[in-house]
Amino acid sequence: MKVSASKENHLKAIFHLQQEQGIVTTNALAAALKTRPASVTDMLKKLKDQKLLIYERYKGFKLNAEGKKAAIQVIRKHRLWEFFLVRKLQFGWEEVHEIAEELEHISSRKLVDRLDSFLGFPDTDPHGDPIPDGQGRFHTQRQKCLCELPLNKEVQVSGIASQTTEMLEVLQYNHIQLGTRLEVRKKFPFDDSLEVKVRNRPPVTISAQVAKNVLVKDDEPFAEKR
Amino acid sequence: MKVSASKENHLKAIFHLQQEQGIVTTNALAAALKTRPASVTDMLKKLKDQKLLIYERYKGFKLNAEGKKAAIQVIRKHRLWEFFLVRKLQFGWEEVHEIAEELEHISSRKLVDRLDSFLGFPDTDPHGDPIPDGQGRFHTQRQKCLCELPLNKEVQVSGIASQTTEMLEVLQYNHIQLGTRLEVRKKFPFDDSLEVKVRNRPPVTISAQVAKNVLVKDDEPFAEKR
DNA sequence: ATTACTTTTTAGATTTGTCTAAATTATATT
DNA sequence: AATATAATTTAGACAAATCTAAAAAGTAAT
Ligand SMILES: [Mn+2]
Ligand SMILES: [Mn+2]
Ligand SMILES: [Mn+2]
Ligand SMILES: [Mn+2]
Repeated sequence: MKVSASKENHLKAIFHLQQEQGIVTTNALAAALKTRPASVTDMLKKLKDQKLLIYERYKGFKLNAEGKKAAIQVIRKHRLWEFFLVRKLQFGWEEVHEIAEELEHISSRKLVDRLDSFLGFPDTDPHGDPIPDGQGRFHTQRQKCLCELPLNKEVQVSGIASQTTEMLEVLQYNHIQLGTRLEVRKKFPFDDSLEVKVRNRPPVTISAQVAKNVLVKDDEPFAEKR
Repeated sequence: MKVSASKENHLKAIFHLQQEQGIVTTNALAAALKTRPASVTDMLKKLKDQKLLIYERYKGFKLNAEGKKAAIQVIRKHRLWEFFLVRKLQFGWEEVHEIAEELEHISSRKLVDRLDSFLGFPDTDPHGDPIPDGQGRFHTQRQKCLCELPLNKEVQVSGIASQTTEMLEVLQYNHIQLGTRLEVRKKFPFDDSLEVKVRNRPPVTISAQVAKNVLVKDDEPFAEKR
């Protein structure tokens, strides 16, 4: 049974939504996919027929084991392509999502596995999200946001939660990017802004809003594997 | 105006057909695309509406300048991806066509150009076909088939016209592959078979049928550009 | 010029994925 | 419990791409 691009998009979105809530609702999915609730209902019937999810009308739905497996494969493809685009083709991390949204639907399994190998089996995509391996396993995200970090502990930036051009601008200005090593020196309770010391640079101050979107990890997220 | 994957496939097939005949027929296109004549007629109307081809009913058709440009971009994508698959992901040249048939429909122009650059601006795909550059220019095929080659001139294999598994088997057996340097030592007029000397190997004999499908060039078709 | 054959087009259906508007079911409020 | 509101589903429509079967146009042969 074939899974079309649209079905793959649905599976992926359902998977992400059910990470947070256990059960997914029609409206939430429609919003996530920028489609209409009626369209979602239509698709749900098809996915149910293909035995990829558990669904009873008016009662919400969630992926079954089979559906989860399929969703993870799409996510794997998406993130591997993003990694490829940034690492090999010199794209910026803010411009790869859209392209990967197309590339993730190329069907050859062999292609994905070869790509994975070519890239050196990376485990984190350019946004800091984990890349599932060939069996669908991936390390659970142990990223924290900058705002919930203890003082004076050096960490490495491993992801950016929301990457708008404006956000990027601030980070660029403060010399913060993926892989940057830094530590939090001070917290200002008044506005929750932080003094951040980037290694080899003078300290800078960033707002709570920005801090909330900077994700960090203890160990290297982006080790070169050439 | 968007050009769907199916439209791109049609454009590409028309382009190839009109290389040989100036004008293309409905049946020929249907055969090339493994679709039905009625479906071709349907698509022709759409392509005409999008001003990509010249078409009068019952009178055949051909691409206009606009259509040719679009077709060449698809061919460019197809061949660049094939090159990528063989060179970077270690695929065999006989298995890349199908995958490239999907990859060629990824729309980002920037992606194609970056890929081109990443690959070192190759000008020949793994089957010996020329890869159009960013402006749609490509060297006209100056490949010859082995059978029309002068004696004792060393050349390099630059393409295989028809690559079936059976054909591959013969070539593999005789240590002939893309890039192999060889020369024709003798021609047997009786059956037009050839004695071929592959560099650093004892001479072998190949049939006229095989020779007809081995394309060669004088200069390096596959120079490493790292 | 008729007739016979081939090629191409039209007419009408089908599948997939989407939509709007209306109906239904669930949930919340009095 | 009755009613209002929100969420979800159904009904019916549409666009894209394909198909089969039948009609129309072109070509060739007597
Ligand atoms: Mn997608
Ligand atoms: Mn990502
Ligand atoms: Mn294709
Ligand atoms: Mn090729």
